[in-house]
Amino acid sequence: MAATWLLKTEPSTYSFADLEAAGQTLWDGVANPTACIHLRACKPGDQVFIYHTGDEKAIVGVAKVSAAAIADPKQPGLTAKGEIKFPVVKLEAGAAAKTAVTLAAMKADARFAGWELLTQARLSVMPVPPALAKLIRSMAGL
DNA sequence: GCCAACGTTGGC
DNA sequence: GCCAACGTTGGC
Repeated sequence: MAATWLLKTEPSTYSFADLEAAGQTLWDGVANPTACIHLRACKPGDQVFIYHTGDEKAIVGVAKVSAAAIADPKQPGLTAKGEIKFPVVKLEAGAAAKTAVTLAAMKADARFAGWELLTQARLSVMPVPPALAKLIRSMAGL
């Protein structure tokens, strides 16, 4: 079964609109070890929510993983355990949310309680539990 | 290998 | 602009 992930991005650096314009992208720049663990687990066909940090603080659209993690060509290398040190995945643009799902809305909804997005500061890649993925899609009008 | 100092992220 | 959270670095 396809998993769902949430990827954070600072829209002034790379926004969902940039992804839509390009059609696809190599999602790079993830260095945080926990985030890298999640990124390595991404499989082709997995769904991805794109979350904008900064002023927006909202899930603004979806994308699909089109290729599993490979090493960042700009900084190749393996960890001591033989894993890709800085994984990057290829994404295909999906639909923009009809209604952005804001951080405030998710914080206000008890069903999101305990999710990493709300509890773990600075984590830029995280899994979305299936129930929340469904809920977010419905809130976003997707 | 500890841990204090420092840097970065990201919400407020 | 501030600061809490948390990762990283470097001296020992």
